[in-house]
Amino acid sequence: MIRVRFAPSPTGNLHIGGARTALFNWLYARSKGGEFILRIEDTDLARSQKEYVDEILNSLTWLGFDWDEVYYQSQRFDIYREYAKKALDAGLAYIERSDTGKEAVIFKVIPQKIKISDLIHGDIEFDTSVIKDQVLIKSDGTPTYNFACVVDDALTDITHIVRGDDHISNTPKQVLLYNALGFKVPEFAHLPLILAKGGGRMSKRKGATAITEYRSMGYLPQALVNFLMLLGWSPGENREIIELKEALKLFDIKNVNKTAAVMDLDKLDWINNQYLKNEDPQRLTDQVIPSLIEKKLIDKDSFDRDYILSIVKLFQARLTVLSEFVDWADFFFLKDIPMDPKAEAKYLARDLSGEFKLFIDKLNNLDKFDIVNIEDAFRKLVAELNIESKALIHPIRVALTGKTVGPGLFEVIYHLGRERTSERLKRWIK
RNA sequence: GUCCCCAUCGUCUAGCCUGGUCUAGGACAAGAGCUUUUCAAGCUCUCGACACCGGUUCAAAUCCGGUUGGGGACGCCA
Repeated sequence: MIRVRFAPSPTGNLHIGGARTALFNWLYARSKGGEFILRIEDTDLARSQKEYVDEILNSLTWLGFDWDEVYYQSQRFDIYREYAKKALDAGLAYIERSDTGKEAVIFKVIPQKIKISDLIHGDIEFDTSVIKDQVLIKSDGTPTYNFACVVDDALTDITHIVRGDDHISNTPKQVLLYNALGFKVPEFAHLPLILAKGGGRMSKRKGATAITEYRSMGYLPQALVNFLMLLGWSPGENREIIELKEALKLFDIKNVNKTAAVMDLDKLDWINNQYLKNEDPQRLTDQVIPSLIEKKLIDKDSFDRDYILSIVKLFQARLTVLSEFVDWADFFFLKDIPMDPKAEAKYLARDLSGEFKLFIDKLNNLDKFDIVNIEDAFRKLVAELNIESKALIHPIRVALTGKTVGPGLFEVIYHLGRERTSERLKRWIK
């Protein structure tokens, strides 16, 4: 049984890099019928926070990952001390006393060659003579990362360690500990790192955006996962859009790249639009309602869900991120629409009172107020006036929406309704 | 500085393991066009890469060595 773990430290939010590591761990385990374990590395009591634990678990769930077990290192200090004592008793470690009288347990590193066979990189060899003796238990009694990590991985029967390339240099230190403590050394798979746009490590300043931020920006979890998946792995056959379920069938850790990848948000945008286009509009409606309420475009207690749904359908294919919706569709919900000054100057500077008046009359005379009839009425009008369609389409759009861009004009008119359409047009009749 | 990892279009990648089918394929971005009522979407086309040097070989993007470049690690952080 394959058992992998994702071991975040709750000293910050789950960000892109962590999510990708979690994704590959999850993919590897679940594609092989194995188990995915979560371990919260909260040994640094001062910096670890409960809110971050919650945030990390929420983000993982939002992305679609489930786990079988959770461990908290802060609850396992006794275990680490026990193993430190074993190392001490076996003469593998020694005690170092600081000036203040505090004691730390230090592991003796014996010079030797360590070879690991990485699932992604192949053989890697290290010479431990360049490694200093390693602290096992700090003078405050807490374990160090490498020590707690090895003890936990061994005791929780982790068979494969899938983590970032930045841990390669920790590997020989850990192998030394596995051997010293009599544990079986697991398999390793070091994933290529995700680099920031301009190159270099990701940081808060350079693209290490929290998953929750992508969520609030309006990215769909499936899109984000799809994007992350393509960073270092390819499903083959030139596939770009692939969901988790299908990736499960195709995933093989041996096909993961060795090369670090640079984040390209343009591609994320494209993928998100692909998912948005195919997403169930009902679900998008549910997601959009809270922000409509928040922006006071609809009233919390009395809104027409079906109407919102129809508007969502109108914008669905043109959205890059869902959060754009409230800005693009505001005119469907507001009484006083914000007017883009440039649009007004360009299309409504000329007096169109006559044209608008005639159009309102035509709309009022329609037996059936639907998109086909609206368009028909409009086409007849421009034919009668002997003008180009666009000479009137653009001004009408600006008058109705306050913007130069948006869905097709006749759909806009239909969804706005006869009343609001003529009302907004009348404002420009002198 | 020491150790380690990596190297195909601007970006993500296919191909590399098992040399010839590669005048190197796809996607994003960019540019052009079609459509047209704007913006998207869609469709068509264009631009664009095997880092460099040497070796092995009849033949190298693919194998080997070096150079250069990029990245990572060297904490009583994780």
